[in-house]
Amino acid sequence: MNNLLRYRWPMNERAWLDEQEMAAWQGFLRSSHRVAHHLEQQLKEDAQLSHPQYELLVLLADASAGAIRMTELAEAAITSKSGLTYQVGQLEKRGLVRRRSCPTDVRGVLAELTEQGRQVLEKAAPGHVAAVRAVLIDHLDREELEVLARALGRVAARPGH
Amino acid sequence: MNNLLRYRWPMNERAWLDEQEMAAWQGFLRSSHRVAHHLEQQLKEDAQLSHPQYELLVLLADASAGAIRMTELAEAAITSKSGLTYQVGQLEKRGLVRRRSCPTDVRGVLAELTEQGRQVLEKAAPGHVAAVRAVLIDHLDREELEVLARALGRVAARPGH
DNA sequence: AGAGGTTGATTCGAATTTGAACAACCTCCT
DNA sequence: AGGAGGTTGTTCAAATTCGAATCAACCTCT
Repeated sequence: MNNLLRYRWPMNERAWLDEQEMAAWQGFLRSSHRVAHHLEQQLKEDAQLSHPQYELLVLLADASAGAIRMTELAEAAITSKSGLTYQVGQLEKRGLVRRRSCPTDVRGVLAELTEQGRQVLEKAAPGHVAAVRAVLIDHLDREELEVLARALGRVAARPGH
Repeated sequence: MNNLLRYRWPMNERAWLDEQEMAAWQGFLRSSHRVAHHLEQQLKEDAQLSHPQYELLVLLADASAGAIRMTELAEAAITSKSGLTYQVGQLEKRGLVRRRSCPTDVRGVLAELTEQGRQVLEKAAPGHVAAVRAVLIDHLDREELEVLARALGRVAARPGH
């Protein structure tokens, strides 16, 4: 991965984080918590949605075919399959999402946005974007945005697992 | 990411995120999930600790006075007060943490690490650090580390709230 | 002293998350 | 055709989270 770093810092030093590494790690950890908390509050307040629920609506809205298989949805969101079953159930209760059976696989279930779900999402989106700006984007300049996109994109990509 | 929604609000650019902003946001969000999940697994596997529990042990170990008030601990960790009560209860059950009453305030409760708690933390720490490296630090070069530390430190700082 | 407001920590109930277990099904290989 | 082996989505119990309510103790001000 980073051979230069590995070379310059002997193995026993790698058991800890130097000052810069620690600062990056702490910043990452705390900013994650802060952002998550802020978005959770804003969405609950303004749209009666949890962040996981909002993300599900977005994924469904983006679905090119108009509907997605549950498993695919669970992977795109970050939750477990059972967690998805629960949340889709919640959204279905509120009429924002509909389940259909899959034509090609009797076991399969397709989830799709209802018209009402689309409306709720469209109404919630601007406030959500504003919250993302307020808590994250607006604190970063262009160079930082570029580095974050590149570096964290790499971290988010799944080389393993 | 969401072409439908982007298309619907092209007028006010601040109502949506441009490509770079979106890339940074998505990277941030997904890497957060990925890192959280990885650490949760590793700690559970290697030390039978959740990440919140590990963080509590670290905070207690760092406490200069050897003990911290519950409220102070709740603010330093990211959980609510009731969440802290629960987790300290769990750690106390396992003998890793002890509660003492506060000398200066009868209502107050001080939490401190037990000897066993210190040992568990010391045994768990190297594996945790390795996991942090594996999932985050090793994917970043020095310049990125520096930018992350600066930028995310700013985001994590609490100008409001 | 003591009324009124604040703070510290816990308890409680509701909501959510997870992994394991499960039944039904699909795929592929022979 | 016959399975072996993997997949799909749900259900279940257990663990965790949060906020509101609670209750005692504290502080301030007169």
